[in-house]
Amino acid sequence: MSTDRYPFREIEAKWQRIWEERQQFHAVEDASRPKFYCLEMFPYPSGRIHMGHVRVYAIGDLLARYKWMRGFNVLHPMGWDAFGLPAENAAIENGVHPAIWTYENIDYMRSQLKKLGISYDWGRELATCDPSYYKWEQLIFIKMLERGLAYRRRSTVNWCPSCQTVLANEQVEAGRCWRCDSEVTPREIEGWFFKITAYADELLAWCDRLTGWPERVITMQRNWIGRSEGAEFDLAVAGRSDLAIRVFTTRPDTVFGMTYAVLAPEHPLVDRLLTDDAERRAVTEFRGEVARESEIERLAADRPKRGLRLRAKVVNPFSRAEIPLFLADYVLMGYGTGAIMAVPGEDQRDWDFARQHGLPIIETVKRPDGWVGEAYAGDGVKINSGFLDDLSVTEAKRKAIDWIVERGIGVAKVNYRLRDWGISRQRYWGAPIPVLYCERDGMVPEAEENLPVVLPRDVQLSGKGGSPLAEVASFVNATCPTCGGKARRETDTMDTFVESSWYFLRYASPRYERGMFERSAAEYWMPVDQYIGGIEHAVLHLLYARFYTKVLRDLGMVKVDEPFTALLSQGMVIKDGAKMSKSKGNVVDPDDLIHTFGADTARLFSLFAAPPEKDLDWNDHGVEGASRFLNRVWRFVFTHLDTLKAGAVPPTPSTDEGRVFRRTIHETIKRVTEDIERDFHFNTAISAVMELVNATYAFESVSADRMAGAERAALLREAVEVVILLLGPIAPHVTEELWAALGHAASLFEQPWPTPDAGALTRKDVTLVVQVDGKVRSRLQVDIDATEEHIQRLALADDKVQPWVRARAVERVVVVANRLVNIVTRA
RNA sequence: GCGAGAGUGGCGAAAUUGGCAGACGCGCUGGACUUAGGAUCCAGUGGGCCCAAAGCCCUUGGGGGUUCAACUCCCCCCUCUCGCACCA
Repeated sequence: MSTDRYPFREIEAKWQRIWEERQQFHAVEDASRPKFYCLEMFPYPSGRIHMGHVRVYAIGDLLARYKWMRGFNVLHPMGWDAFGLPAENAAIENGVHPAIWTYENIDYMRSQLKKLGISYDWGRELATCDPSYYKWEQLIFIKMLERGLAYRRRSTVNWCPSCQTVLANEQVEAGRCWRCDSEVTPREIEGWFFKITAYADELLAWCDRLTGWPERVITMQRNWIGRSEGAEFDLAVAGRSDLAIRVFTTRPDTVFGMTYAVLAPEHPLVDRLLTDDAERRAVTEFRGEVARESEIERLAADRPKRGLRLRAKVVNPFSRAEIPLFLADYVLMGYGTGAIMAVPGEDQRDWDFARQHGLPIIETVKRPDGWVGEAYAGDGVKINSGFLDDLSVTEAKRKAIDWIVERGIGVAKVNYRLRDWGISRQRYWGAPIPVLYCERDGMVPEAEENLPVVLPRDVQLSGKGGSPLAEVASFVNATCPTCGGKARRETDTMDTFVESSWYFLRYASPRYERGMFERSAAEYWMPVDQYIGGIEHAVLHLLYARFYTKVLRDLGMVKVDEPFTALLSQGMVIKDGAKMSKSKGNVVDPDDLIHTFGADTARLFSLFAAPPEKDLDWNDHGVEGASRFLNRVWRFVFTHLDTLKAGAVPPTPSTDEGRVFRRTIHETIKRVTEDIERDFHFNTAISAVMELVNATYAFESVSADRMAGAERAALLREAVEVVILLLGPIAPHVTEELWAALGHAASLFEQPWPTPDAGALTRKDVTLVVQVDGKVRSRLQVDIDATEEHIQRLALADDKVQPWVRARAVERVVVVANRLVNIVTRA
């Protein structure tokens, strides 16, 4: 391990202290300057920060400091997503109250973030478990309740047996709990929902306009919302004028191919269709079999489909044919109407089922020539379809819907995969849902003046057996705000994703006491210009926050339609081919890293090792390399300090060497700026600075006796200052120190970002590559304004080119300005 | 199955969007300085032919194609990662 390192510990502590004393990153609304709201997803206070945090915050800080130097009024806040199950679990295990556990973790993690030297406005810090925060969430809940955007209903929900709580659909991954990985089971329960489906269309439509978002996140959201257009209509039950079965289809053009229909096993109409006890028993048994299939089993799409034929038949409204009716496990009660028309000719699932049960298959779309396969889902001409024959699929869909509507048996219909957001959690450490149940008035919201409904402190946490709040008599027994009589409080708490759906708004005025946020401040800062966080929130937090923002907009509270203009999804930090985790033993602790190498090195390596959206492969040797580079910059400044301090304003160099070096300096400015602005290519921005440092060392060693001392000193100074400025947002402590060492009194971050000097970038001549038949044979130095004919002549006459063209006929010569010449020959 | 993305040296990665493949860094090899160095500096480092150099040939998952020119565009195939998963 190296011993010769610059004194990063003193320097980092020193500048962190100075920034804090100067309140350098304190943000104030200022209409005269363009604003830039830079936000990294706030952390859950789990105990300690990990390398993934270091990576996100290094990215965010780079952008924030860069924008500062570009003259923006930057808001860069930090807070804590402080409610959640781990605090409660820790409490059960260790007997510490969740509040104490949470606040201790916050204190420790805050100190870690401060040691990283991130440019946060700590004056805006917030924690979502503070009643002064969740008070406003409760107020909005009541407003949502008034508008029917929050409602209570009994339904089958995802139950995590280990977390002992309900989960939203978005929080179930492949049938397992997103947090603890337990298998989720269905459970019929009463709970609260947010009506996110009311915004399905708008959430989807805006996907096209979120041009600053990564395509893959947009795609995931689109798929999650899952819009499908089609029709809904009734199937008459043969011989039963009192009953009809409503089905949904995206392919109304295929109704003539419907050879049977299917109900979900738990469909409410089933019981009314049964003819006798034998059939009733068969259905009960069938339902039992389906229920025993675990969620995981259900995920295997290729397993055989289970079905039970009922005695009742239905009528195909187009062909008037009586067709069989089934219960089958491949039809889900939760989507559409819980019943389908089956079209084996054009749907593979129906095809599979039809073959298993020996049902007829009618093709209603002409197959393309040479097509081999089973169900055909493609485009084509309609056949075997009565009045739809010879139409295209698209035309037939339209005509079929018209037909259905005219006869009053159905309507055109759009369905979404998106479900309403279940927000009830049967746990303690969350924001109380502000409603009461009164013996006289029923369910009533808490009065606004009684908010916040504070989470009681004294509670028994066992981790099982329902909501812990139900056991706290002083909480449960309350007064009805309407009649003043006895009422019982709701004991469910809100999903913690509710808090994170609006924290970015609270940062605009975090101490505001008269509302969720101060309108003028929110209008000034919103939307977030750059949001940065992990891909794991592609459809969780990011969808909820979009929804909540639209709700607040419709409540007249904010003006923006969308919360985040641009999104950067950074990759994971992995080591030895796997995500860092305690069980794998491949964890790098940020504390150790900062102690051994310093925050600047940790940040530099995080930004250099990979572009931000890719996974970052942690490499201890690579960290040493980053440290080595900062030392190299440090050493250059201090070994040449006298020369550098003597350097005056850079002149137009009088020598070629000087001109080339100065061009390198200014090209570096251009490259680094473009890399940051255009694509967040921080890794190549850093490599460009490394190249400039290498060039500076080289220039220093060769220029001493070849040029006037003053000119040399000026050029070296310009180079070093550019290196420091460009590196500032990446490694802020060491660069502040070097900047001061060069005699500057003001902070580096009050300097404007450098701009390339157009004069320094111009070149007199250029090196062209000369190819013969696409192979590089020579190089040519020509004047920048040389004519094409001149270049051709030079290229053909070139010594190294001659042997390749002598025996062959030159067919043509391609000249690409400033790049290359390609001589094309024929044998 | 559907959707998205990726495949380049020993490793992390670059390539101005069709124009010198492998910048920068790690690792490795050799040298310098040094009591010593795992510090620092200098040089080399895709593969092959060659004692060596000059030089030549090959090389971006595989196969075709378009083009003066392909990591980049088009078609087919293979592999991997991620997301959704019987959504009618």
